[in-house]
Amino acid sequence: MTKDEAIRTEVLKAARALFQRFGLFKTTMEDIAKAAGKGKSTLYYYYASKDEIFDAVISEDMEEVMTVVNLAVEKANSAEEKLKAFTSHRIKLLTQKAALYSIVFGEISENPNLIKKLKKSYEARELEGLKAILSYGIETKEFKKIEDGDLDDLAYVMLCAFRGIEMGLFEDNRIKKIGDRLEIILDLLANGFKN
Amino acid sequence: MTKDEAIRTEVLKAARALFQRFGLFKTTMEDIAKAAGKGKSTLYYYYASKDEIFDAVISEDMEEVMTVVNLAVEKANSAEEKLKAFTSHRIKLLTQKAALYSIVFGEISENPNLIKKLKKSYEARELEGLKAILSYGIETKEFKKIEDGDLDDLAYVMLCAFRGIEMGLFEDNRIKKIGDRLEIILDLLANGFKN
Amino acid sequence: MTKDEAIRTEVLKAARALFQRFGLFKTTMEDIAKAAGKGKSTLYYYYASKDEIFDAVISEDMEEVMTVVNLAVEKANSAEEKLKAFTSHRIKLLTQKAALYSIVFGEISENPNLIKKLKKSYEARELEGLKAILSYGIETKEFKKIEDGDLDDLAYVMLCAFRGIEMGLFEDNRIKKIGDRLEIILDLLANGFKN
Amino acid sequence: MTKDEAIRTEVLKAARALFQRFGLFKTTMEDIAKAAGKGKSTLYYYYASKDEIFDAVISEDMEEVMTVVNLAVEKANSAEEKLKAFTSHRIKLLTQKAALYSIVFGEISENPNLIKKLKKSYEARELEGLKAILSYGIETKEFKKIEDGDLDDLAYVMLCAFRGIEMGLFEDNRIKKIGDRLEIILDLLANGFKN
DNA sequence: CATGAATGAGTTTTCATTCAT
DNA sequence: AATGAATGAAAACTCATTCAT
Repeated sequence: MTKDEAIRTEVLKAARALFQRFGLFKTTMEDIAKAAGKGKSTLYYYYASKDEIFDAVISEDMEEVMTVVNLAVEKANSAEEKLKAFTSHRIKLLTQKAALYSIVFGEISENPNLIKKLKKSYEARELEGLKAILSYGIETKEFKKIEDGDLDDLAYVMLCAFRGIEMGLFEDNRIKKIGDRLEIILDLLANGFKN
Repeated sequence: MTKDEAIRTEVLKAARALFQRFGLFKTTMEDIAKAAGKGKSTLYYYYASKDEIFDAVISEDMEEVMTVVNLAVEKANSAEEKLKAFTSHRIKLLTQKAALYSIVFGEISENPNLIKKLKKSYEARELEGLKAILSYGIETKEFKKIEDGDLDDLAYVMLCAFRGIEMGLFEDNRIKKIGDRLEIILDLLANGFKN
Repeated sequence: MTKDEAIRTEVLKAARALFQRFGLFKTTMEDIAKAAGKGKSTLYYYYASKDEIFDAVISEDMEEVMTVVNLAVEKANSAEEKLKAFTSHRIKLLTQKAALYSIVFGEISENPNLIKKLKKSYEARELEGLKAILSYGIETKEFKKIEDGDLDDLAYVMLCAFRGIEMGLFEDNRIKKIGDRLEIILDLLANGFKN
Repeated sequence: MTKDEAIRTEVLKAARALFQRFGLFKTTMEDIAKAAGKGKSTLYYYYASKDEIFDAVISEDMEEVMTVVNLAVEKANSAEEKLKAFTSHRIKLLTQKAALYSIVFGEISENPNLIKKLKKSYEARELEGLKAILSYGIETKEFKKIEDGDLDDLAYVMLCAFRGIEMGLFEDNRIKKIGDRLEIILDLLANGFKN
């Protein structure tokens, strides 16, 4: 790693921690600079703007989550296991990389275009993954047959639901409490509530 | 309605529209004042701070949603119908009152205490409603038996999931596309994916 | 004059003095605020930006110069007298309102569009005035006949020349030295046009 | 040419292009460094400051213009021809070396002392040249007799006028339109001086 | 020789809030 | 009861310049 890259990484690390705690708006360049042990203007030597830093933080987290989740999904054998792997790994990772929460989730309705694009592209890739799992499950007859048109919507709805749940888990200290019992909940979702 | 109340209502109406479009941070007191046709400092005659205005907007929306949803739930007969009433009415209302989305959902992790409290209290009431539905369903044997300890968590997880879905629907133009087919999706969730 | 207008005038007055001495770039909002005895942010209550202040200063000066010069030109009887009135009054006024120099003249090649437009419109009006004088002189046979196509160019060249001279007079202390003998010089230049 | 000199020349070339387009203020050291294909701090190895670079650029242009113009003036036979040579060559050259315009002309009222001195010395030499032409014309009886005291002022005024015209020609696309008809215009102006 | 790295001191701008009237 | 006027504090961003290597 070049020195340049090393510093960029340091800056990102500092920024990540702050974004996680305070969000995009309430984190100032000053904050990041101090946390990184650099002068404020030094940040601008490495990144063109605050947005670009946020962008970089998110992108990094995004890639890591995608990689790990995909790997876990591949390893799983049945569709149900894949689905569980998908959700449980996402949660485990996102729990640590809560910065993602702000993009994957709310906060950013009114925000920089740059970031909106990021979100879209991330979402698209996630949807692909999820649809693949569902399709696979339908093929193997594990899952109920779903109309092709509905599959897109279902995947989207599920992704949204997962996000919502993940957000919920970040807040409070429910993470630990629920994190463990996730299995039970996933079972319920898979099998439905009805008797 | 006294004149004082009338003005407070006007201010709230203007603020609501702006919060919905631009969020808490990007909406300035200036914006609100202009939209309300008042002087900026006049706002301070009626509300102590920007936060308090946001607070008031959210509270109003909150109450309305709660009232309407609860009514619909009561009217429904079976637990499944109640659940569907809960979700579908929430979505219908929140679609119009998108300001709520920002508090019920993201954006505000880093935010004013005042608002955090609001969120908590709203959430608590929603949870009660949801748990009541689930309990009712279990009693009537419509729903599977769930451990009492798990019931809390399940309700919470479900609420989060709903929120996530609702957020997703706000974005894009998916609202219409999916809004109609919501039934199908709710069925799936109720019955599970497994064959 | 409303209080608002009074303050706007004060701000402009302070700004004008600074722009004249230090130019657009080297004059800061801080400078203007201090000179006006206001807080820096107060300026933004009255003017949206630094550019807008500069704009206002220039516009005011512009109008005044135009008005006075036009009046003097009208009063003069012969074309030659009109031409002399045009130049000598311009110089006299611009000597006091040197802020104009920066727009009428250089400094602003690379500048805000707002200001470029101002310059263009000012220039256009000046050109009209000058062309009117020349046309009048040609009609009355005072001046040599000039092709219509050339008239535009000649007026433009003359205007440029006047500007150049005006700029030159601002610098140094030549103003006084030359100002008086301006007549002689104008005579010399004018002879070229006379029949 | 030593390597050192070669690089200094490269830097100047890059800087010249930028100063011409964007002026002194809007051209940053960063810009120059990039354009020269060097590191920003490298510039400081060769030049002590931004001002010094600007200084060097102007000086070079200045010398060239002076040399060429003087040569053309010498070659011309009559005073009128000399005057025309003076103006037309200046314009031709300055058209290409527009950087000069910013010093010879406006922009720089508020500027570095270094540069003000440059301007003065350049101006002094130009004035000498112009006065020489005028004196020569008076001697040869081509031009009207002028009081010695007035000669200085006339030369100065003429120089200023030329500058103004030159500035005007740079702007717009008038250069071509007028550049050609310059003869006509010079004739008109010259008639004032001719006996 | 050359420069990557770093920054201090500024710059414009924003905005919630205050207060005299 | 209402607001015009004012602002402090902070924000993002700029840039000429320095310096260790």
